[in-house]
Amino acid sequence: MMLFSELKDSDIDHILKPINNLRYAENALLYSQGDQENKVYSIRKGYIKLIQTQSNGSLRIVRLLGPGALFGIEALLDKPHRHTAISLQELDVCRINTATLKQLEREKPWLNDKILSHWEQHLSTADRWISELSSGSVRSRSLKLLTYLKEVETDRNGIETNTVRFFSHEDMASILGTSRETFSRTVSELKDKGILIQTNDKHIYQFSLPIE
Amino acid sequence: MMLFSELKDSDIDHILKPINNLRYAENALLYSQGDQENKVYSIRKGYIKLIQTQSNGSLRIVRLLGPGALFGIEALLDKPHRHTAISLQELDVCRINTATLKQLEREKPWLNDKILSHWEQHLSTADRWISELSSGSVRSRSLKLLTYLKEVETDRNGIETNTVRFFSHEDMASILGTSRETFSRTVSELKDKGILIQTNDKHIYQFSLPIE
DNA sequence: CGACGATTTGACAATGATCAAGATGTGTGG
DNA sequence: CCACACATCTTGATCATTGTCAAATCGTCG
Repeated sequence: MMLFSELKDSDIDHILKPINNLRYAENALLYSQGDQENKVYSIRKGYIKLIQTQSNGSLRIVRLLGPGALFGIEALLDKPHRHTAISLQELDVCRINTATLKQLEREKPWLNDKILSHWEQHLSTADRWISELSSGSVRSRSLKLLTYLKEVETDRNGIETNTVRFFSHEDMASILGTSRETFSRTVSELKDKGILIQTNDKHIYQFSLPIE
Repeated sequence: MMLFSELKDSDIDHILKPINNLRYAENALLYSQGDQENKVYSIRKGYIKLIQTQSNGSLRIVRLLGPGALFGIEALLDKPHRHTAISLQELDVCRINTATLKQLEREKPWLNDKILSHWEQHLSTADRWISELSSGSVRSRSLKLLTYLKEVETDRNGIETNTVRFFSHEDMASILGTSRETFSRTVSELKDKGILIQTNDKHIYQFSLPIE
């Protein structure tokens, strides 16, 4: 899915270069909800969260994105960003002006389909967020989240792992739309029942699922 | 947003015609999650719901779509349908084979952008579903849902109305991810407080919001 | 009218939020 | 390398919200 991996340098050389490779520290702000910057981002390394803020001030993480993901794509339709984007780790992204990307699209029509499938990827994830991570008890949602993170971990290193890397409880809770405390209790319960086993690296858990 | 409204008959005449205008009764099944039919739909009249079923059997309505909406678009990427689509009222849709639509896109490139903005529309609604309709107490979510339906009502007839048409409580509850009973109680509470007033048509409520 | 489905209400149990306190981890500077 | 300060996570206690089961009411349609 990496967007530009199939482009040769020669494909890009002639373009006036508003393509930047950027590195952000953990917890850096890439853009804020409402910003209109006409740039889209592609992740090379690291993870980010997309947060949506309501008028009353409450926050919710609506997406978690890792290597290969394309985000900020609403800019392609000249819309302001619908989310606030924040890095979860040291992050390398490639940032490109929408004008440039559109020019590239005209020259390489296959890029078009590629972007479309990123869009569909977002939509499919969003639907999953609704039906799996926002429906039912915190317990079942937590399990869904863990399997989701396991998948992420799995296709991150190609192999079927059986481990989950936790983000902060604060973030995990905000993904599920619950409180830190309730999430913590749920994890404790799963540990007690032997479904989760903490490894040396405190942020990594091992899974002994029969899932669900 | 109506997809084909700008096409003349002459634009379409030369095409082998796998475009159908279909009418469905209330509560009709258009397609089921998992079906692969390579067709997309555009709504002329009426509303539908998109439902996602989890492996454990639980259901959640993830989208509500009305006149002008384009749905089933995952078919454009040759994917099976991610949802089950069911009409909420008597429904008129236009159904078109993806092959045909792709051909039209090649001939009329502006169609491309139009489809893209439908995609973005879905994504934006999905994000709202997560942050507004799936976060917080049932009370606040219910209010968000009512304002959402008011908006729908409003741009349905162009005028700023102050009324909401209810779907069945079962459906409203499934939009919010709560139980019929809890939703019913919430509505009762809003009626008691004078925020909602039932009209002669029992399905239509009047709103005396300070929304917030 | 009568029957069926939808909605409302009640009672109770289960789940989750919140506030507070303690424990554990992490990073920094000495 | 240790010690302290700060952040994060855990746990407890309590209260509010929500789910569930059951019964009653309302509405609609034949």
